[in-house]
Amino acid sequence: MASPTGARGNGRSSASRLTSLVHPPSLVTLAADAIRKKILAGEYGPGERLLEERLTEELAISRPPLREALRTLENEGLIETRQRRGSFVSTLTDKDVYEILTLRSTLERMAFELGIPVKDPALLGPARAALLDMEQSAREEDRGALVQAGYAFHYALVGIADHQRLNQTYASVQRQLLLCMARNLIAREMYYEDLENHVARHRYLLELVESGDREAALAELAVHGERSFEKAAPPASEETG
Amino acid sequence: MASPTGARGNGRSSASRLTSLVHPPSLVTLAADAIRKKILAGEYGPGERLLEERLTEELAISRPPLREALRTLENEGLIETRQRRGSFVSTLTDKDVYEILTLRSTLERMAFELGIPVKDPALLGPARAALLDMEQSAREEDRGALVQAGYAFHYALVGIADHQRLNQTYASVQRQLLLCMARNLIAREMYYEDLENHVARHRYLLELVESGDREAALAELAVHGERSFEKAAPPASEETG
DNA sequence: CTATCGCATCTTGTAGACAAAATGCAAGAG
DNA sequence: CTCTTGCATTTTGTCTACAAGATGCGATAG
Repeated sequence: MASPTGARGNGRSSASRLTSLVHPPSLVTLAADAIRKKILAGEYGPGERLLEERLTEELAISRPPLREALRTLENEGLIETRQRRGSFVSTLTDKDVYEILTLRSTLERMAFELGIPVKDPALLGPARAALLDMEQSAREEDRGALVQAGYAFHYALVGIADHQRLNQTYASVQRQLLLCMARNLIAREMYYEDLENHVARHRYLLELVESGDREAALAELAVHGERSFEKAAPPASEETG
Repeated sequence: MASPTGARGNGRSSASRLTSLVHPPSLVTLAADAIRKKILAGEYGPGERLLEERLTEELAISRPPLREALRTLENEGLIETRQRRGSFVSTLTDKDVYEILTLRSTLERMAFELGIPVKDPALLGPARAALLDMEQSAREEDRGALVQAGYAFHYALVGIADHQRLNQTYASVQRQLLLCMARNLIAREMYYEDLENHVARHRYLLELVESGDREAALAELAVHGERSFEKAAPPASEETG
């Protein structure tokens, strides 16, 4: 710490969006990003206990910033913290998956209802960029990258509403959806679908959005997410832990 | 601080919902509740800087739990934290109000779409109880209590969907709406509306929900919240800070 | 008189240490 | 042999202290 070599600033690799343009990201942000990544990568299994001491030595930070990071992840729904018991990676039940999928669908519809017709053409930029990523991933037959680009595409689509809280809520839901996928809790038929067809559906959706036909876009969105839904268990009034 | 007079266990007065049945609430929870209450009560004004040291002496706790509480409030949208600058009470722009109201509307519609017809009659209990509270408040002409009961009623209505994430998100939005009200950012005509009429509208809405007629309930919900909306500025593509 | 630079103060970010509570195991009684 | 009870260990909750960065004021030069 005494060395002025800036050992603090090691983690400028995947720093958060805009925070790090001038500021070195705080250890809290760094820790939250790192733990979130590990959870979504499946490195920490469902229900696994997250020992603070272990995490501190893994991340080479001390407990206060770690605890703040855990508090953030708790609010994101990725971990659950029980009094005097510690933090655990969230275990998702069928009902949780149902909740995540229904909430996602509602938020996407909301974005379309508020954002179509698109007021500022610049709002479409991210979606177009994400679609390009999808097309390239499809050409390279990189299914992992395709899935990732698909998520970015959906997030960008929600962005057309120019609605910060919607964006934030949607991002949170999407993270939990990634948690589902890490657990193989969702039928990932997209993985085995024809890649070109997959991209084509997204391209068509974007074209409808661009056309300004709100109802048509909403209709396509409904069938767009349908396959994910039919695999998800309906409420069933049970909480299969 | 050196005095062992048990200054630790003072705040067992208004502990959180279920946490405190056996567990003494953590200082983090206590601090978050206390600060949230003060913010919503208007004690801390918009944009006001929240000095950690000052808060620690006000709440008689030390900085680590306070910082965790602030992190929670940040995720709730009640405060904003800037790197190395500290925490500030959120300043709501017209666009923020628009976002809060539209999101609230969407979430309520979602609750109706998923929750009507009501599957388990017990889910209606809280709404009925809240309506009774509203009726009593109206009889006593206690407008403050009526408003509060109205919020509880809406929250209970959302509860019919039996959707944890929806409940949680809605609660967060509702808190921000309370922040709007504390700032007089929303036309509170409900305050000056005929009390009986106000309660009657809510009673009618609940009756429609109970009847199982989803479309009718949704239609009534649309006009129910309409008055709040017409006062809220449309996006206007400006961010009046 | 005004603008700019430098310093002092304040505030946040982080670290390490102590106390309290929960868990698991072991020992003893039934 | 099984259940209960007590203790030791582990882990969380909290506190105090130190370091780094930001803000505001004052002094100085133009």
